[in-house]
Amino acid sequence: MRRMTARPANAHQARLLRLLRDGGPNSRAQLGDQVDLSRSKLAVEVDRLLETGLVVADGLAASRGGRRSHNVRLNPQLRFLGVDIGATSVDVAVTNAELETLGHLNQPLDVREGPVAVFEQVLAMAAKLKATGLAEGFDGAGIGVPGPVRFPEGVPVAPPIMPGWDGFPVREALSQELGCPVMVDNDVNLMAMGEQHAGVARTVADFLCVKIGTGIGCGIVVGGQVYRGTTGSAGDIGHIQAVPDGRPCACGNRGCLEAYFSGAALARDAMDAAQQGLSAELAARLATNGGLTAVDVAAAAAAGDATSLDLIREGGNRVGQVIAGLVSFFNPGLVVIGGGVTGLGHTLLAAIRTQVYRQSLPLATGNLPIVLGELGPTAGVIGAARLISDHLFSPA
Amino acid sequence: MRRMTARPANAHQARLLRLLRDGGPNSRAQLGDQVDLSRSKLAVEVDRLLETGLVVADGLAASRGGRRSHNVRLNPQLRFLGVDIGATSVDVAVTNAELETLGHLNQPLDVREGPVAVFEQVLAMAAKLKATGLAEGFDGAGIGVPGPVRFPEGVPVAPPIMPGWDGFPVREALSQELGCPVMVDNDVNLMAMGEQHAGVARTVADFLCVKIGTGIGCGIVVGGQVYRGTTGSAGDIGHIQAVPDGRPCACGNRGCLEAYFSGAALARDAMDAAQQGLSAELAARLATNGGLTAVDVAAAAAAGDATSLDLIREGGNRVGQVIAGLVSFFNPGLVVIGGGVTGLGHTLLAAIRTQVYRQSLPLATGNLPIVLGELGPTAGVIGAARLISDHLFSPA
DNA sequence: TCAACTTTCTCCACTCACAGGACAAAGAAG
DNA sequence: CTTCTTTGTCCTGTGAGTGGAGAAAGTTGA
Repeated sequence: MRRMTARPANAHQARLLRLLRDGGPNSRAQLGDQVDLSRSKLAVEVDRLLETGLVVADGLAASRGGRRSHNVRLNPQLRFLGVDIGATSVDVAVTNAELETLGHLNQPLDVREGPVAVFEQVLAMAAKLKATGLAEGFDGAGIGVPGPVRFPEGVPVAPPIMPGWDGFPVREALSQELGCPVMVDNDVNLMAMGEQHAGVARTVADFLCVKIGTGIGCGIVVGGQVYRGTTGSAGDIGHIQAVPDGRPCACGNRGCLEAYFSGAALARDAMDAAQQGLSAELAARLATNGGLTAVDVAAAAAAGDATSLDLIREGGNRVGQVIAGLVSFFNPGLVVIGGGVTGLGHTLLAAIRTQVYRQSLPLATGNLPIVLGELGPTAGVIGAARLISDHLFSPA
Repeated sequence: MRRMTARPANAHQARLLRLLRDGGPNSRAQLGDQVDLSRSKLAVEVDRLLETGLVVADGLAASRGGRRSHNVRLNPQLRFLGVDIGATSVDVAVTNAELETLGHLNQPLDVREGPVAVFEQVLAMAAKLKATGLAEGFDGAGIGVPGPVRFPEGVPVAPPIMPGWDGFPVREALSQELGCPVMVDNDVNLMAMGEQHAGVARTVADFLCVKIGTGIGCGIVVGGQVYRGTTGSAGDIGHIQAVPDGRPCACGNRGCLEAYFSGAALARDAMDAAQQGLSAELAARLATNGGLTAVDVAAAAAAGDATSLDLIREGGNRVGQVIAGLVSFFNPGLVVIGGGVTGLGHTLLAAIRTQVYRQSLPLATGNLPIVLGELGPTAGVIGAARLISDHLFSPA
């Protein structure tokens, strides 16, 4: 099947494509209400989009008291591939142009095996999704990787947890393999974009999205746009010092936030507690599973295990302390907590909220919601699809 | 004298005005090189600007190998008023449209006396500057206040150190008094804009500007634009927790950065040291002056006083620790240190640098200059002038 | 069933922004 | 004094965009 080659010819068309992406099928009249163009000009641009095939007619809408409108929508055959590579697992999803997830796969993975092995797996997953008939090819792909990225080139730079990826031309390589445009970004930024598109952050211009998984990162959105920093490492809060001269961290420093709370740190602390006989619940799980993860701690906490609850609260306090500082500094309109450890749920959230509301200035916290992400593991892949659609739906 | 009523009629004119502001007199040809318009269109817009009086002819430039160019420049009679209200002093300056300082006054002041008393003083200072013949009136004024501001309305909100100002319609009131457009912003943001316009930050898109005076604040510039946050309190880093359960702070919390280092904290620590006999140098100054300020500590340090040097280093470490966190989070391209305590100079800077370079990730610090502000006390007033000029030099 | 009103969409003529070339003015270099 | 360069102006063609007229397709009420 011939894939999308067309791109919007001007800013108007780009605007229209994004409106159709975010608002679904729409009539010319409805589009006109949102776009500040005369009806005639708008009709011309819509017709041109129809010619390119990016947009197709979508039948008649119900009357609103007059002539029924002819709806248009984004071509329903367009397909985006969203890939969210984590430290220990990978999500791959297929979406349509409205960024609805049509198919989603998750597999365990060790990112340290390097880009070649990982992409082999990712491509196999994409092929599997294609084989189900969801897609005949992809019009674009967004890729999230767990480390800083030089965004314009789509190349990871000095990623601590995946050293083999440093400088690997992810964008170029995958674009070649998939035969479509590719954009690459930090996984945390993609999660923020996902929650912005379809989650809790739909109406907020400036917000923070804290992702707590194997590590900790923070997506920063300023004026509706992801802020990536000068070298692409903005939001790297895992190695902010939480405790002066504290625990040693894998990064070589001491007292980093990640050394105190993250999926990895929590698992280790739980293991210690179990072995020291502090928690029968955890010890039992350790005996049956042969190991402990954040999921075990969540389950134990849900079962009322005091030690697990303490671990979560203590970790939440640490993260909350750092977030409190960021809130004072950044004065966001919303803080989203997401990532693997959201399974820890409201115990974690309560601890974070307590710290932030106690430590930050009233003006910054007065009207500040701190909430869990809404999309769970799909946030990343939806964000990835949004990333590439933002790119494709902008003037060529 | 009739003051400027004209405003640029479109984005092109606004662009041209800003080019003339930032680049001084220019020929049509030179402007054309920067603005991506055809010569004809550009000539039309320049002519229109000449008609409005915002721009005037400025004679012939030297030949560059062909016909000599007719320079144009911003009307040299345009005058902006820059006001930087600090906690304990106020700066008032008059600039031309190119934001060159033509006259500058500084007076002590207690901001807690409230807006009415303060504005009386500010207006008297403005009148004094006018009386010297520098200006017959003002075409616009920028006002900086030491607290958060609801920017669109120009109204301080919940300012901790100037409670009497809460909700006072600064913009409206001063606009009435001065008879010209007025914009109001946080003093720290103005300092950042000043350093951006005429100081060390001229070429950087994303940077932080830490102002250490009576308190501590941080201007945040994203993509060349000041970021103010959701409620206008972005950059309020003085009450980030530097030490868990540390010293009590005036804000009611414990361990705030400001409790450890700021002009006020430094003066108090120096006093303690002098009274405990730890420093003969400081004790002598206390005896002669009857009190100590950051200036005394700076002088003592310059004279080699070990206690003073220690105080500065210790404070620098605290600030540096917080800045290190912000650098990890924000990944700026530059960090500017400014405000009253810049007199502490390189001892302070060295301490800050040590902390940041040690604690932040290499990717974020690798190419990160940390420097003192270049403009000193004029940064604020230049920033204020820039604020109002940005407003006036945008399409009506 | 018909008239009156709404909403949606299309067509057309007119305006204006803008580009780009021709050309004039003014100086430099040989 | 000729040629080349730079700068600025004039003019015309093009295409973007507006706004009105009117057709198409419905709803509503008498």
